[in-house]
Amino acid sequence: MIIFDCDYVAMNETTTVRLFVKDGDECRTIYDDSHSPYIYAFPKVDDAEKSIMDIVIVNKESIVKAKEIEKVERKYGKERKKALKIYLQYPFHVPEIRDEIAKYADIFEYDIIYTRRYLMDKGMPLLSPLDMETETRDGKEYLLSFSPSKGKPETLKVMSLDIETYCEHSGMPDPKKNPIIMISAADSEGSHVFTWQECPDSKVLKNEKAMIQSFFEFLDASSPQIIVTYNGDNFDLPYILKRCEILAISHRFVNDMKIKGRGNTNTAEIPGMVHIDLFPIVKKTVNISRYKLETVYKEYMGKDKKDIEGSQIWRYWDDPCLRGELACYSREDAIATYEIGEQFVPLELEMTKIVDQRPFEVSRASSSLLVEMLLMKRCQDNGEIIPNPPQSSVLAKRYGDTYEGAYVVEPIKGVHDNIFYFDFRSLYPSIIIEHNVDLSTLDCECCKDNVAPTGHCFCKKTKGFIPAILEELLMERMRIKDSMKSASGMRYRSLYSQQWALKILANSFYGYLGYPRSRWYSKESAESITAWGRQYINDVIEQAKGWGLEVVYGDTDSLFVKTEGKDLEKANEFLKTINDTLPESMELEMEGYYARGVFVTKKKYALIDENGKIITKGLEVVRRDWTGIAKKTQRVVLERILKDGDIEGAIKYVRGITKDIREGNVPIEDLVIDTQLTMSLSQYKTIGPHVQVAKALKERGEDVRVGTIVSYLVLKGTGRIRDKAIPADEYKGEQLDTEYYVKNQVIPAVARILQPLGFGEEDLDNKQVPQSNLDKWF
DNA sequence: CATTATCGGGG
DNA sequence: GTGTACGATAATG
Repeated sequence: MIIFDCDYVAMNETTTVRLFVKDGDECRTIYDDSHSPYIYAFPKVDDAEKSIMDIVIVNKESIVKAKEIEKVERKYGKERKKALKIYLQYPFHVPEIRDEIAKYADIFEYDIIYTRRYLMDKGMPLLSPLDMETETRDGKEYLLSFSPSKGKPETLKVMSLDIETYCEHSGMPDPKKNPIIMISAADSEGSHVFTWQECPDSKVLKNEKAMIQSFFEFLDASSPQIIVTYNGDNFDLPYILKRCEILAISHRFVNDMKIKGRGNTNTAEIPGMVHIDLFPIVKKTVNISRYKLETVYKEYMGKDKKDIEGSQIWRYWDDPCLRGELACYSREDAIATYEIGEQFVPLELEMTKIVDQRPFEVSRASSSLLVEMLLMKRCQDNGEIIPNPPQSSVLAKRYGDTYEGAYVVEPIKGVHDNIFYFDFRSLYPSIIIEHNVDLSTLDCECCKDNVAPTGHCFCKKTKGFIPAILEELLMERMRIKDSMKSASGMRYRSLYSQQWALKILANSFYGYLGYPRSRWYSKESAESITAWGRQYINDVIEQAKGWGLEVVYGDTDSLFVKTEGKDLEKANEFLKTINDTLPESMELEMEGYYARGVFVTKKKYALIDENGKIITKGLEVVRRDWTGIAKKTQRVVLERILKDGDIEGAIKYVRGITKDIREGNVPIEDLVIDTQLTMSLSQYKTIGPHVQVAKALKERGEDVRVGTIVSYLVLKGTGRIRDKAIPADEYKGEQLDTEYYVKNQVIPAVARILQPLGFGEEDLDNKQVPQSNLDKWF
């Protein structure tokens, strides 16, 4: 059997952990009340212990919070000190008493989420086969002991989930008013659509309530351990919850669902079921133009699916002839979500096994937090106190810390052909290990032969905490890569995910050292790593020159070089030679070949591969609150540059568009600006154009509320933009503020690409005389 | 200049 | 819930 999740209940003076286990085809809950919350206190005044007793044993209301105070010795840094380990009844007692205790003692481990605390302390492995000994008390199964099992690994059942809602107005649907009209689900067996109006290829129920209940029955029968969604944290799950409240539907899926956070930072959690929202995972893992479900399915998976614009869904539902298409779209959403899950869930589960924390948390954690989960566990295993996170004053200071980054080469601005992209990422882990970079080794008195270009030295006498862990991770990765050579099928895929997870984790240590919220923050270490990195990379650059390769751009973890024609052979030879000269643990990798690229400034570039696929970095492309003409012009400019290598053509195109705007040759819908209201009208301190227009709409009797998308146009006139803005649907052919559209929309959208290349407003605006040396073209 | 507000994903 | 976002950009004041 395996544990795939856990939570806890605090009642009857005991904190009881619930372990959700899968045992063959059966899932059940095993309880454990053998562990209590606690914090550590290092006394700093004489009567500390007595004072603490007063706080925790009997507070003002004579409520007993502490179960026991144990005297222990713990390592903190290089010291070994006496500490009080204060066991408490419930996790929420910790924030209640910690500030009081802090007056008499230095407190530690006071902010560790209880389930994390439990898993670390018990050394409880998640998702690994276990044998468990249990006993039954009060009809519940309680854990006595567990041990690793040689049994077969369990496979978790995954189901995807997606809803469609009815919403006639602009903006997003409101669960208080707009019903769910379809629920789709997909798993390894197939896909299902639930709905409540006559519709082909669907299970048709009599109303919304019956539909949701029918879906829940299906969910119970199918009983997946993992639910995957696309943005389910912020949309589908909270929406289902709200509808169930309104429709008085009771089911464990919604009764126990917890929505945490607010706005677009929600998480939606269901006890005993692992909800994995794929949207944040895809966003942090792959670089694509946008992260809409359709885009991910196309650009990452290489597959097409039907798309219906959100604002049109209600029309498809109202029209019996179109309803089947809507069901098809909904089904495809669920299938796409499931298939994207097939790509990413295995990675998350491997990461779960490495850090031994809940998959729900692991799947939502940044890479820095994953590193921290691992370090906390290892720290504890070493018998050391876990360092506290920075307090807000320290944090503010750290956010202000700047250190010389890792820029290696400023980009050679402009368009370049035949670009090979080399990746240095594995260099940083190697530097950390090689130079023993760690807080515990920083600036010793003895090792003056291991000095970074920053002047900081790192002691080589004993292996540092972080280098030791990193070395283990990299060795494990090598072992797995080795096993992959003789593996195939499922086994190969599993190994692949394992080594991928290890790679992500290993590559995150450098970032973690410079991450302001880090418990093991070390600016000196981080800047020493980049400084050493620059040495190695500069050396590579020098060698590249010797090969006749031009380095177009280099940043923290990447290097772009240009060849004559597509000289793959030369690039590979170069790579091999470099890797022969680098220390064994360091490796330069070739990540890709691009037919053409445009480099604008550091961190801003765009590349096109041989299939015409464009990749951009730092050149944010499309935003809803840009006009259509600005988006379109930017897209065409990028295409002209990358597909045709034609900057002059791109500039001519922009000048043409500015002319079209002035002459009224741009369709009005391309000039409409859509902006969403995020507050009620009275709350605005500064009145932007969309707020002004929203007020006018309200005067007119329109339903204006939070979430409404206001569409407006800017008319000719003087003064602030808001004074010239009118609702788009009131436009009757008046003169538009063409200067606004040229100067505030189109030119800024392309200037972020063209300005750094030396083309200013005067080159891009047809009313002005080109100033650049390209004026001969006009 | 500083401050305030919006974008993303989802329908 | 022993915790919570962020980085970039545009308009107003």
